[in-house]
Amino acid sequence: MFKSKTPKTFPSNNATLRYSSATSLVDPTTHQELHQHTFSNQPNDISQTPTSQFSQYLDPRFYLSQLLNCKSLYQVKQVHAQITTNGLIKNQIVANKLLYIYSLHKSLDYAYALFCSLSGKNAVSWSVMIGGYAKAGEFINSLRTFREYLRSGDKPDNYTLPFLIRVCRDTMDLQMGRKIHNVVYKNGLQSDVFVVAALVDMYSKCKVIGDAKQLFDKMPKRDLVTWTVMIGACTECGDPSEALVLFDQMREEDVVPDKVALVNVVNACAKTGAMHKAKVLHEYIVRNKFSLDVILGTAMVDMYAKCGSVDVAREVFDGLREKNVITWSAMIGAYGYHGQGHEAIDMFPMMLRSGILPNKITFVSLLYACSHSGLVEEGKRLFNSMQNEYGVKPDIKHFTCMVDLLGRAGKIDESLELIDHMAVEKDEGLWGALLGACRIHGHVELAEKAAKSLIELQPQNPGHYVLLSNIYAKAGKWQDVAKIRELMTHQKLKKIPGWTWIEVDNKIHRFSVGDHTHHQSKEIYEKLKCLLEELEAAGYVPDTNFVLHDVDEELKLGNLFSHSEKLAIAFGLISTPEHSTIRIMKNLRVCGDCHTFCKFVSQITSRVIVVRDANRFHHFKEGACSCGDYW
DNA sequence: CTAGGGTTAG
Repeated sequence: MFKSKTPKTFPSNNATLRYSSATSLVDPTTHQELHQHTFSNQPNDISQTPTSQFSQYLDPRFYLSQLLNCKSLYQVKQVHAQITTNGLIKNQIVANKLLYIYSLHKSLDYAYALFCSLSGKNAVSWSVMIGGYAKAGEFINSLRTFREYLRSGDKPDNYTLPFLIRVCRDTMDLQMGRKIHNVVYKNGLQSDVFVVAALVDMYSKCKVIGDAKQLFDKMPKRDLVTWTVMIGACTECGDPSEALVLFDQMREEDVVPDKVALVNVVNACAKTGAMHKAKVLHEYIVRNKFSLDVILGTAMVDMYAKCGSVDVAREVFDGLREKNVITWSAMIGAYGYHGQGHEAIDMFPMMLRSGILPNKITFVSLLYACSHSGLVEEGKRLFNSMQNEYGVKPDIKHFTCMVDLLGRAGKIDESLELIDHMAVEKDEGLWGALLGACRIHGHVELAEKAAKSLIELQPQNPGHYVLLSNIYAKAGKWQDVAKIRELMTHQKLKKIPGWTWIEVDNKIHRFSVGDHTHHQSKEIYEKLKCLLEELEAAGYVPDTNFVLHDVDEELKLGNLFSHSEKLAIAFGLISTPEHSTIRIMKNLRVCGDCHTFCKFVSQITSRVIVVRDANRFHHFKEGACSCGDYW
């Protein structure tokens, strides 16, 4: 029999072990009896049997591999039974492995029962238990077990702490996360790559990038995963450009990226919308012979679409060997926000034919595509079929798409009816969609109601006040306008700054309203001035009626001339080759006046202009926009 | 014998 200390060498088969006749030795992978006979019937034969035939049943290594091969809980329990009968449960390595395998099969109850029965628990046993609970989402049990662990007199280590940090991340419990961070310091683990990676990830999910970056910067040596979580954290917290910078720094330190790292970088690139960077990244991936698996491939499809080229996205999509529901949804979504509604809904039957079933996000993408292309009947049909034919229950997002779709088409009554009858909680997105419809079709009273609901839901969001004030302004209710403004100043609500950026010669040029910081500022304003004269000659009228934008700054009439979009386009015109496409990006929604402006520019300059705003893409060509002119 | 990072909407 084994001592509780793990022996370095395994006992030989002439140890005085007896096999019980009750033990059935079944190979869990094949369910085949390994031997027809039971050993206890022939105890005297053991010494005469060749060593190799029996040693495996006494060898812990045999059970370790048996456990790894288990395909079901049933099989695990069978091996467990063998281990118990053979007395190998006293072997800590075997016992811990068993514990671990139970947790892998999400059988935390069995794991815990085994855990309790173990006479000799070591740090690994505790870690496996704490981690098992954490991964299964049983956070309270995980924490409880950790406390018991501390009470048993042991110190938290670089195995247990990442699990706890994971609990904090998954529950978004920043307070607890900070406490554990303190424990990390007390135990001198602030440079452990596992601990730091977990902490950075936790902070980023809680949107406190500063703490994450500080921790990261102080590390003496960072490994690939630490870099990867930091890159992901930047993207998550709204600074994808920084994520791309980190990627370059990482490579400068000779850390070689793997697929997971690249997925994070591709995501960052998608967020920045920088087409040139996207191409360079793609080349890097091809040159280094990374195969495009479903995840990386999907990320790539998404990246090209969000960087402005739905066609290249489709090429990548077509080239993927494996596509899952996420890949298809990404492609459908891409067509949707590029205003190609028909292409989007055409993908749906193709997806079904390839044997992929839609999920709720697929339907969000489909309905979204319909609403942005005015495909009312198609949208209705899809909405009705999602529950009936595919068993996907509509949630608030789907209702919002429908309200948007119906509202844009002028069917406000139908929208309202849908809202009245929906059985899910209403959120700001829904009121926003209704408001959008009111804005297009001039329903002042309803718009007022929707805006008030918005403010009620999110009193801290300045955008809602601006909207309401604009509604009043349009209706000539100037006293109400003043009241809202006063309310805003009183509550010291911060305005959301709007900006537009454009990539020229691999460099990002950023503009805000009335911006004079660009080194070619003078030329830009001159160009804009000439342009406006030409545009006005062609019939463009600066649209002071469409003052319903999200940004307070840009409301001021005097600033209409120098909206960030216009500055970026003027710069694009003077700094890019004739006839080339101008791509600009805006962090908020492009306003109605700039929308009209773009149409005219595309007409008189024969340029294609692609605008990515917070919501979607607008492709301006020969005086028209792909968005169906929903302004 | 245990540990961290990956795809669609928002």
